[in-house]
Amino acid sequence: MGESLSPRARQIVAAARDLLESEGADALTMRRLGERLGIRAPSLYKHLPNKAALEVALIADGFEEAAETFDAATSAAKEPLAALVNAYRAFVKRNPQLYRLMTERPLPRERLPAEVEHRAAAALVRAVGSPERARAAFAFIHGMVVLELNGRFPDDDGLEPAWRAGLAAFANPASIDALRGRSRDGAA
Amino acid sequence: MGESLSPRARQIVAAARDLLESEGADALTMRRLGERLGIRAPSLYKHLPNKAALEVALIADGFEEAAETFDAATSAAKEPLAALVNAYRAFVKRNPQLYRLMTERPLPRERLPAEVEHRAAAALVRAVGSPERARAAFAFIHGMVVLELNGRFPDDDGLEPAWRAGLAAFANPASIDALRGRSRDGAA
DNA sequence: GTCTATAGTGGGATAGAC
DNA sequence: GTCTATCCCACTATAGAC
Repeated sequence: MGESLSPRARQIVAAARDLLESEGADALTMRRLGERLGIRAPSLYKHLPNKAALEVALIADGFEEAAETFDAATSAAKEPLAALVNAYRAFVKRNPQLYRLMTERPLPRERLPAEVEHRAAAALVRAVGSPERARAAFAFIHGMVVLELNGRFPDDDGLEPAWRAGLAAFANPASIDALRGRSRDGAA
Repeated sequence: MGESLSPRARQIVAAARDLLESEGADALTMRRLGERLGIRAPSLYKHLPNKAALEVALIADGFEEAAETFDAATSAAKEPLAALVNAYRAFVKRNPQLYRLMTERPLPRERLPAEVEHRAAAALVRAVGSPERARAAFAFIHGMVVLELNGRFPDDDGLEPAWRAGLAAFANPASIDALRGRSRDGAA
């Protein structure tokens, strides 16, 4: 993945990420990217074959970072789902435009490093216990962050209660008991 | 809303919707739209001030239709939440690109008919009983449909179980309200 | 590795004739 | 209400010199 890029290409991808986050997806053009780097747009093509490759690199980096932070947040957590949600929200808050890029279109899976998507999802499956519950929980989490990102919850006051409601709904029984301060032993 | 548009403008918006759904957002250009109607692009500006107005009209129509179908589906339903989810999924399946247009960016609320957004959301609030539960359920539903739309659930086999898991989670007040009002590090 | 020059495409929008 | 002609913009990408 990113390791297959030259050092100069890595610099370009880093600049692209800055540009993306600071000015949005529409501003991510080869001209503007060249500007940021103090070179002309055509020079970029000596380091990256085309713009699609640049976007793939951004997406791949995003998944790798997400997977790492999710793993780190949940590995030793007493409440893995809550910890994951915190890490997830933090990632989106740090990288809102990148998150959009990662999720708004079908993934170019064949051009991404193998397993990068699966690794990012693994922490969630671990946290909720089963793939179908993970899918449902993922939908809730993704829905919450994109709706917030898109200003679909005008009154931010209602946000935290909604997160609590969803967390409680998707926590497995043992987790609910843990949150209540009960023993897990009796959980089915 | 749409009623403030001339009949010809209404025809244009209808053609735009066809174009949007059949070829995607990138194909929705004034030139291509003119093609569909058998006229030149500049002629469109006699009926609509600019492209943004066209998109606003599309979004407004989408919300009106959604509100109507959601109302119709839930008004006499024994299981309002399940009925709403069915209607919601059907709307997205019929209008995937329009749904994207309606949800992927911050809403130009000041340019939409008043209450149109609220009306579309009202059925869900009725179905789940409280605004915060509605928000959480909305996030789940929206997350599910966009992730499906974006091919994020590669194996479609897992889709229906995920819907069932989510529905069950949000239909069970006990699980949702378990932590209601309680501050959690995982949520707050 | 960067440059200039440029091709090629496509977009939104306006002016003014008919 | 539609046309032609046109402007101005921006983009990706290539060729070839340095």
